[in-house]
Amino acid sequence: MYTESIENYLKAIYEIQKERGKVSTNALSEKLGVAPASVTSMIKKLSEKKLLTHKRYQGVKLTQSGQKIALEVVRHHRLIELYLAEALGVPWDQVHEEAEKWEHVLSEDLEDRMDAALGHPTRDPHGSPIPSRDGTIIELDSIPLADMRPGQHGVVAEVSDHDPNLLRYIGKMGLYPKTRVKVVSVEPFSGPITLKVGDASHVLGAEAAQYVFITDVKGNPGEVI
Amino acid sequence: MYTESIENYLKAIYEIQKERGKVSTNALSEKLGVAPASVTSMIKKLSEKKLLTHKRYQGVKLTQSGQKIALEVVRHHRLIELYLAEALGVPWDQVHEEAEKWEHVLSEDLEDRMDAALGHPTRDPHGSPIPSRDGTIIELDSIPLADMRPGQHGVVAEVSDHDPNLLRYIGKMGLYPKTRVKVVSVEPFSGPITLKVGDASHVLGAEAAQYVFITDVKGNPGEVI
DNA sequence: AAATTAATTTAGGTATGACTAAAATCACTT
DNA sequence: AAGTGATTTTAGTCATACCTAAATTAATTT
Repeated sequence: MYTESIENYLKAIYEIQKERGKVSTNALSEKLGVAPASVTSMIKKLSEKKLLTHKRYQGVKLTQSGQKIALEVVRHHRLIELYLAEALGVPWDQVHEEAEKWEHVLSEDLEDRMDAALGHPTRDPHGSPIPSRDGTIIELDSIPLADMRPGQHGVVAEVSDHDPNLLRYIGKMGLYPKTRVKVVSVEPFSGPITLKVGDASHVLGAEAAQYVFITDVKGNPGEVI
Repeated sequence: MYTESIENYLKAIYEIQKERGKVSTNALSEKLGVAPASVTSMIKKLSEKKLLTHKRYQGVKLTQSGQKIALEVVRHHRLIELYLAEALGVPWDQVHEEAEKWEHVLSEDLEDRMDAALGHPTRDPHGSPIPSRDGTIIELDSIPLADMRPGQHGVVAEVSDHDPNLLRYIGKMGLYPKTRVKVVSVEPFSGPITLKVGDASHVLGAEAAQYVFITDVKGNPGEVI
């Protein structure tokens, strides 16, 4: 078994790799809230353990075994998030923080029990895919709500869970995964977006719209006014 | 918040205090699986934090605040044990090990949610009392099954959870908390005990009988044959 | 091509919580 | 009262994972 710290590094690397492609020392430092120098020495250790490859000044890349462990941690994290939401009614803006602690102490046996209790789910409360036990993960292809044009509609696929305030804000207008949305108008200069969620109309700030991902986008794209 | 290590020491001290009265360095060393010297230095630290008092070569005693924390950890532990058994169907011989890890990462919020989901329970799966949030704990007074005489009957109050094998053994004859038992005969020289559990008859080894505690003991005590 | 700035690494330290080996103290026995 | 053995403490180390400050390398500007 690996230390909690190692698990956190691997997960962070996996997530940065997915979001931005390249994984730099600084990016890790920021994501993990530790000094860059600390990242460098941990990278050295993980590299010795063959969990990642590292080219000096060039960033890191997970090896097969590194990715396998990262995905196990991600699976734990997301299963726990869903379990907490479903079984214990924890609001979706709080599940992430709890899961950050639980993910490191979940045994395989309990993972299986939670998985079964939830009916082998594929998405966590924010819409992120839950990797299967063998490390398969199916990403929906989606675009940020911020990139949609007036007249287009689609379905919420995923919402970033990095900020509880954002989640509460988004939750207030019902933008949960699987919800249908239609873009009514978009203000220019990255202005707010007006949209329809069911019968209700909402105005969403441009920054928040960066963090809501929409799939199944259809409709004639109109002009940004 | 205190470290996991500190929480473990406080819980161990609490438990030894309850079982044997005096809490020696060696007893702690053995219970925690660390060297006696390590215990000595941790005692020094806990003493500085006013979580316990220590007389050199004489053992330790929890202070009020030390006991409060110990009982919080015990509450976490036992609530989790019960939750795992009830909500996820974890067998009673496995809940202890899982709870050892979970107890340190349970937030107060989740504690409340589990507590509510379980209907504010008072006993864990082994029959041990779950301290209330304010640190009240109600111990049943009970005697070891090993001390019962033929003809006596009573109700299983509690079973020691220190050994999964013991729990499986005891579980096989249905000696769960709240089960009625009647002692049929007792062999001399700490020999096996024959008992009735419901309609079934079982023979229990003397050592195991040390770890099963019976309450509400009644009936004419006969001779040990 | 040199200079500036940003990113990364090296060097040297710290706190935690373990360890071993040796010394001190206590509790008994004779 | 002295000696023996068990218990406890002291002293000195070690690994993990973090830190700051300084040095190095890379990338960008002039």
